[in-house]
Amino acid sequence: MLRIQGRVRHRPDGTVNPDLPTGQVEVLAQEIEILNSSETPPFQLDDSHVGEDIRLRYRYIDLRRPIMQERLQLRAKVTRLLRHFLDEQDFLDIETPMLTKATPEGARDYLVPSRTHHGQFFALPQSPQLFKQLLMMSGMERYYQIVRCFRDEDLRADRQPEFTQLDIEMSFIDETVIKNLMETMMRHLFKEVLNVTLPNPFPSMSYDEAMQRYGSDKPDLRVSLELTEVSDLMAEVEFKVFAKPANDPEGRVAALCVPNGKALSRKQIDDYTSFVSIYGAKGLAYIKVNEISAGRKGLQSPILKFLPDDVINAILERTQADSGSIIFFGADKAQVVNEALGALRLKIAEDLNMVESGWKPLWIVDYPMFQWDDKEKRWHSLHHPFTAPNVADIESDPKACLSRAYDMVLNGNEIGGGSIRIHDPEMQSAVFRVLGITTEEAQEKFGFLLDALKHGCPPHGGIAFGLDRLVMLMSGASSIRDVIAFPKTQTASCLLTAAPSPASPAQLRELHIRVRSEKLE
RNA sequence: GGAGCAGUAGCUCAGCUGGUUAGAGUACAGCCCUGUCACGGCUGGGGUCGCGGGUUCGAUCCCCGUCUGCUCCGCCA
Repeated sequence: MLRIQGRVRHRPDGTVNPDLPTGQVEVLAQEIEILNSSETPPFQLDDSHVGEDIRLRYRYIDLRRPIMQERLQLRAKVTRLLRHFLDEQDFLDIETPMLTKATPEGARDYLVPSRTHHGQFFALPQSPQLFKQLLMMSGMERYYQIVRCFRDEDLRADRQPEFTQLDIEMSFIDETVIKNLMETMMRHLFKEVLNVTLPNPFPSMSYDEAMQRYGSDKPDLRVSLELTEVSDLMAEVEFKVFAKPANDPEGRVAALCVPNGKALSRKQIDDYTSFVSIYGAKGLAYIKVNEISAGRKGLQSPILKFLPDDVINAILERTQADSGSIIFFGADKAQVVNEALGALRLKIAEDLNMVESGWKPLWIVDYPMFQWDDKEKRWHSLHHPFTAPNVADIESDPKACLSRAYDMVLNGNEIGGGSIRIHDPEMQSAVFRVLGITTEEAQEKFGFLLDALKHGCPPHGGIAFGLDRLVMLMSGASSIRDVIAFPKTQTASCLLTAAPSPASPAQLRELHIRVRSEKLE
């Protein structure tokens, strides 16, 4: 590291280099000071193919690279604009505790042992959800916070154990008010940061429609491929693989027609078959359309012999297949079909270069309030247990009940999720009952919320955005690790600091903790 | 908890059907050149082939286990 004092001057004739940003000038040094020397760096800064483990081990050097500087600058610009926007709209930035109470529902908590309370633990917040609701009860009508959240679950390219959320809550509002405001905020953000004009308004789609058409509750609208419902056509066919799920109320038979997909090789189709098996699909039937006008003779498929002419014609018509198309089929429980074909849709679009460029935001609404967990034999909240239902009676038919939740989806990523909350203590108790949380348990875990609701709670609702994901998308990074200064690896360790690490016996004694050896587990 | 890919020089990688001296580029060090800017030329040092075990006359290569990184499923209300 050098400090050079001198005179900037034009380069002499013949030494100008137009390929360099500074190729016109040079510095005539008058004084040079060595501020600090450096060891040979572990990797070269101009090498863009360095392994991520090396980059993370020497993150302070990795962050010197221009691409990383730009990403963190973009992140700062995003948070600055979001804060500015919300400040202008009279939102109040309020901090909530990091040391708080464990929650029974939801993700695994990070626990922090209490020194002053023998055998008791704090939890790090999975989100400030309940605190922001309490703030609404306190009359803080508009709240926001850019806040760290913690979830002790396994990591992904877009999931870190600690991540940052833009958390927002408002009183005396309904879905329309907050969704409109959040759209305005996002349009402003994209205009200012990327000079991108997002649609006005954002399209909105029901959860049900999204699952039907895209097999996903976060559809990527840059891909025009859609699933086609064919359950009704398959109810009578002899092919049991199709007929059984077609007649199962929980089942589904759907088709995915890929124009120009006929060129796919046997090997590629086999690869797709094993790809969908990841999601539980037992196979991947297909029909290649060689010549649409030739009827059955123009088709090529192992399952053709099981399907009568009228069914085949109906499939071709409904999927709008043409010569050169390939039609894939999923037949199983609806959940398996949706996940398998939904993922296949994106995979094929990527492989065949069918992803449009640009930005496609949308809202997903009308979520089911509850989902039946067959393993645990109980209802789960699809969103969270503080989400308001859109009906007064949720207990007679939980399955049919929709919630007042809304998710913002951008290019196939869930970037924000929120809802109108429950502000009536009786309704909150009813939700706990459906979820199988006893009165005693509800009182123990959420008593403070139920008590607060009794003291006059305004109708309220809010939303939380995944800031890391948003910045990842805006910067074109493929992992949120690339927009976080010091991220963790997939096993949730920090290669830079070598955290986590064992605690000293003295620390453990102070916390009343004894570590069991792994053999005893 | 599960599936897949990867692990060889500081870094990025190659290494054939298992064969005796494990290579390249780059980086690094020394020397030469001195209007160069991805400089150039010469020379040189640098390896626990992730780790442990097995098969074999012989293992970087095959097998088993294990650790680490990445992608994904489960999980993430």
